This record gives sequence, C-alpha cells and structure tokens, in this order.
Amino acid sequence: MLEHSTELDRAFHALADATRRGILERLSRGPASVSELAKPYASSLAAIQQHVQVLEASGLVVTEKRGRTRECRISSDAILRVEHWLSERRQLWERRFDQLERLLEGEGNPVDPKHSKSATKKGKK
Amino acid sequence: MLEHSTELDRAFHALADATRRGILERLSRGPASVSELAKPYASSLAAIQQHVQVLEASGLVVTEKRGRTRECRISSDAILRVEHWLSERRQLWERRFDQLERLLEGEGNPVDPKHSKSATKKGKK
DNA sequence: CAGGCACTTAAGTAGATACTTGACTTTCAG
DNA sequence: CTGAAAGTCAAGTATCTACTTAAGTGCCTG
Repeated sequence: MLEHSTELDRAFHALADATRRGILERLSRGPASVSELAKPYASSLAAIQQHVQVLEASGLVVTEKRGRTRECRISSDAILRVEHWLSERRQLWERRFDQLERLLEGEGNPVDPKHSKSATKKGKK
Repeated sequence: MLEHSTELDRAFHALADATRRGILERLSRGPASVSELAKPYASSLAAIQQHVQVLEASGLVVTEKRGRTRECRISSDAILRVEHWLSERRQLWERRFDQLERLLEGEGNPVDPKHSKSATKKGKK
C-alpha cells in the first residue's frame, strides 16, 4: 500500500492512534483549540498539532483559524461515512449467515448454538 | 504511541489498509481460505497471510485450521464494537450541537443554515 | 510413502510514522 | 511598540509496517 490514499484509508489511519482517538473524545464534548487539546498529554504542542493535521486531512475534524488560535470541531458526516462502511460489511455478512441458518433449519439440520442468538431476532418476510 | 495496544488500536489499524479492507469485503460475502483471499492480489501468499494475522489479532476476523487449509470468517461482534465507539462519539457531539442550537433559537438568534438539517429533526421534550 | 499443496516462519529492506527540538510568524494585551 | 501566546515549519531520529524471498511444517492424494 504505497499509493492512492482514499478517504477511508486516511480516516481509519487517523483512528488507529490512541492519542488521536483521545482528541476526538475531547472534541465530542465540544470544540477546542490546539493547546486545549494538548493539555492532557505529555507530548509537545507540535506533536499534538501534527495529530490535528492528520485528523483534519482525514476529514474527521474540521478546523478554523480564529485570531491566533485554531478552533477544532468534530465532523459527524465523516464519522458517519466510516460507520456506514463498517455496518454495510457487517450486515452483508449477518444476512448471509442468517440465510444459511434458515436453509439448514429447513433441512432439519441442527445449528451451531454459539451463533443462534443472531438467528432468533430476525422476523423479516 | 509505542505502548499498550488496545483492541481499538488493533482494529482501526487493521482497517487502515486497503488490502485488509478488501479481504474483509471478500469475507463479508462468505468464509474463505488464505489462498482464496490471496487470489485477487499480486502480492505473495505470505503477504496475505500476514494481513490475515493482523486481522485475526484485531478480532475482526476469526480463523480455524481445517486440515491443511485455514478457514477465515468475519466477526460481526468485533465490527459492532468499532461501530459503537464511533457512533457514541458522533452522537455525543450531535446531541451537544443540537442543544446549543435550541439554546440559540430560544434567544432568537439565527442559526448557521449549513447545519440546520440536523436541528429540524429533534422533537424531544 | 513420495510429492505437492497450503500455509508458516524467518530474515531483510524500503518507505512510513510519531516525536523531538528549535526557529519562525501572527496576534493580542499592556 | 514589546513581548508573550498560540501556532506553524523544518529537520532529524527511532520505530513500525508491508513486502519480499527462502526455507520449513503438516496434511492429503495417488
């Protein structure tokens, strides 16, 4: 993977770091400046600013310069797009799994009880 | 971040690679062996196997050795946990945002039309 | 049981990453 | 105007990562 960085690449990469997730947690409680974001951490301000840049490049965070400070905010839209990618894959798999289960039940075969919970909550069609 | 790798760290890191996301997409359509997963890619089998190891370490994929092949499957549970982390942060932010908006409306102040869509769908209390 | 298939392990490498320190640039307060 | 505050930019460095090739290991098949 040394090539085209998609939005998802950047978003997941941004999320794959505990410091950046911590910044997102802080921002989920309201906007903050770079130095406010840096306070909980031992690292240098420059390090946190670089994290903010990564978050902004990923779209998960938007920022705006206000005088000599920079206001950082979460972008729900970008987070939603990541959530959707995940839930689509998961639902595709779960749907397939449930179909298979119904098929086995129809044939009278027993089903692995380890998974039966996800089967019992389907009332579709 | 050179220290404790949490489940989220590993999951997001696993997701931050297009090849691994491709593997997940393939697995969302059903289980597969390592060499089946490798087919669409130009890389060596060893490379794909390493990706599978990363995915398994993250919990997003579970595998089971069957004879001389290894069957790989998606774990919805692990994906769900990642989805939850994201949606909780997003919802926290959206709730805060909507509260602020209601507050401003109460004072008769205009609201940034760029965001008004998320304001109009709240009828709570 | 010989040979092959499907991984697995190991070692090595080029290219990212996360951090640091230090030098600016802007802005705002006095 | 002066200086401190809040960022920003630029190197430089220690790690990490994704890949590769080469050499196993264990399980079938003929």
